Amino acid sequence: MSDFFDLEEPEQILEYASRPTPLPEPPELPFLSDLNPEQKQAVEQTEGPVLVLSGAGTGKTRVLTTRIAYILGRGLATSWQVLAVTFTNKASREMKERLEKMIGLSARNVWLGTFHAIGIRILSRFPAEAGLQPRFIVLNTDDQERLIKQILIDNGIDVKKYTPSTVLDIIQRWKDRGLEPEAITPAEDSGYCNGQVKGFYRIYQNRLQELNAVDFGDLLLRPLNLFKTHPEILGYYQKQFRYILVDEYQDTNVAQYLLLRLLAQKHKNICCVGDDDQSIYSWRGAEVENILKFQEVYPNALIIRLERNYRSTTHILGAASALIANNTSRLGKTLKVADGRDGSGERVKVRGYPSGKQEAERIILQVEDEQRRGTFLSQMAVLVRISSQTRSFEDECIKLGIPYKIIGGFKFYEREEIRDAVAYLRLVLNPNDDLAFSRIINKPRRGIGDGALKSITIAAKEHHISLFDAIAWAELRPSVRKTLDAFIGLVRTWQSKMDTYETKELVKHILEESGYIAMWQADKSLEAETRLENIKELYTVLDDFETINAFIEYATLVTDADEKTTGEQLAIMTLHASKGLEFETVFLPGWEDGLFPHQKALDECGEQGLEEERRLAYVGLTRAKKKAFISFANKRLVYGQWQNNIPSRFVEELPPEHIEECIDTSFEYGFQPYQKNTFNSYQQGSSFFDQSENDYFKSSLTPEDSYPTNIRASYSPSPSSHHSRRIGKRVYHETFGFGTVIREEGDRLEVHFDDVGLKKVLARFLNEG
DNA sequence: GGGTTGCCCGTTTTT
DNA sequence: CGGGCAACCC
Repeated sequence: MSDFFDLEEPEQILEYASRPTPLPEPPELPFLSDLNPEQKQAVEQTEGPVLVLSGAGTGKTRVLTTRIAYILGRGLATSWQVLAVTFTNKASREMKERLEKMIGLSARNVWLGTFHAIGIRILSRFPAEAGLQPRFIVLNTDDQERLIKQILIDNGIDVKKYTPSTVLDIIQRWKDRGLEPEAITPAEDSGYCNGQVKGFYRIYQNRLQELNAVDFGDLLLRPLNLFKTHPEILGYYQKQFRYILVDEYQDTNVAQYLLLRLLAQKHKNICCVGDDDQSIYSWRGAEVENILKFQEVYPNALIIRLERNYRSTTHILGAASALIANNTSRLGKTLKVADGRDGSGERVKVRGYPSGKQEAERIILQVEDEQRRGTFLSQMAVLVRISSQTRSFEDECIKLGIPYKIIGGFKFYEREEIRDAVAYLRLVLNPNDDLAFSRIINKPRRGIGDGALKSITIAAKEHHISLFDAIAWAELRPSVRKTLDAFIGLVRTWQSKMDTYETKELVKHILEESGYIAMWQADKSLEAETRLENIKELYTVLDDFETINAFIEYATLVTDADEKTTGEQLAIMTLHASKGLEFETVFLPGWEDGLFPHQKALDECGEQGLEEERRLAYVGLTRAKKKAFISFANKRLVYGQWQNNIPSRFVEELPPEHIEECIDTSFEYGFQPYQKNTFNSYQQGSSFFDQSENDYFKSSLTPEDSYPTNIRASYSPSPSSHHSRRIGKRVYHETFGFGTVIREEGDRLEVHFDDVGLKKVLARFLNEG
């Protein structure tokens, strides 16, 4: 029996040294005075299970952080006895920062992190008991897919017909529900690939075990099993966590629910904060039921509703509330403008446009207008349903020279070059990391093809050793052997430098000596240039890490490299990515049936799918503090083909008293006449299609304090726009003046302007200077 | 082993 | 329309 119970956690020792003396009675705790009665109750009701139903903009993060501060301030627990779980790294970082501001450094001892980070922490403490070796690997999505693909191919599956990502998805959904391969019933496994997925799941788990690896799902499943097989370890944590707090409870999956339930069993002081109306992640395993059934699971749970909204105006709240009221499966809340706030404001603008292109044009013009009226660009956002929609807005921004930022999309740590660099590091740290090995063995090209790799794999299987060690045993052509021996030598050299070199220096050496840098340098494409820049960026990031291990763990778990909110940029992102954010002005384009609600959601999930889409609309609308623009287009280019759409059914669900529309009644669509009853005739008899764009918008959208009417005409196309090499050229731009071309990406150029600095512009708006 | 062409398919995405 | 990938050719 291990003696871990006697071990004091390091933070525990620290804690006693810095433990604050319990503060006097509540009124004197400074941070409580700013709370409204419900928030205060949510903070002070520390004992027993509490569910805080927290509507959009009602101050839930504040409640969570204050609650922790309160618990610690009253001396109800010491900081390491508090567990606070969030969903994203971003959320946990924010919470940590806010908490530190409130209570100082002891905030660092709170168990605050994402479910997965907590999972790693537990598994790292008891690896053997959890069936792992110390320093196990956490796979990223990429590794997982390659593993699954190999398994499918080995089993003679046509990976075109049954894609690895779908199989992986099914397995992950099982893991989300806390199900191991044994627990999958044949009925549940009949949906795909002739009921063979369960088998693949088992093989996959065995492969992970062999590799001493876990995937994201295992970071929850393994702790669950650990607690099942080692009740004493469960008891240890149950005892430790006197208070448990959970953020975004509506997003928890079954595995997370089970984990929480186990951990909370002893003290039962669990406080979950969430909003069922903002549950938008069912497609990746989130279980709204968790929040809906809270009271059944924790019988004497207290439910507190936070309904005072500190974010939006009356009209925005009215529109959002009416919309979400169409959902049937919800606990029900009514958001109201918080007391003492100015609830007035403009109605939600609803706009119809002839085409998706014009919609984008008008919205970006409106952005410019709002900007001139004093709204900061960083306080505006375009929220789209699917990521491909971002493209047209991006183009318009480039056209008008508006700085923008696509949020989401390709994340730093998901980029090929960063993953490659991480793979090199993993291999140096642990040459037996077969996945890292196979990722980079021929990157840069070393002449190691399928043939060589196959014979190494065979040797590895035969001797039960890793690929790296199997090189010595494999049958290889002399030239290949020579290359590989040299490679082994390199890895050994890097390993010998591990202790003496700084992490950053080591990585530099590895990437240079391996020829990886040279590989991209040899590639003359613009893309390669970006990749090299990213590698430089990686060096900078590495300064923050003391050990390689710490870095690798971070790079695996943190997929959203700190979204730097640098400077004045318009945010463009999907509705999903917007959750938790807020802006003065929000644009919600593409409200068309089929796109939003998305056809696939309707087809695959029926009424439930529709309700989730509606929640998504609700999330989008409630991001807005002052102004919201909803729009739809009659036709848009989808996959290179024109598609006709009718306005989203969500548009009809918006109450007339909260919106201001600019759509004609005789809006027609193909053969189906579209009659919108709530719309008052704006220009009787004329068709939406027939109307010329300018007439149509003059009275509504075109800014009164007129901007040059035809912005695009004020630019003159450059005769030199077809030259391929433009970097370094002096250019002239109508608005920005003279500048020098820094980078080019197709016809988009990054130009450093003498007066206004870096901007992205389209080549055709430049003249040679 | 590496480069090229031509076909297929196409929500949302965190850890 | 455009990215990813597999078959195909050198």
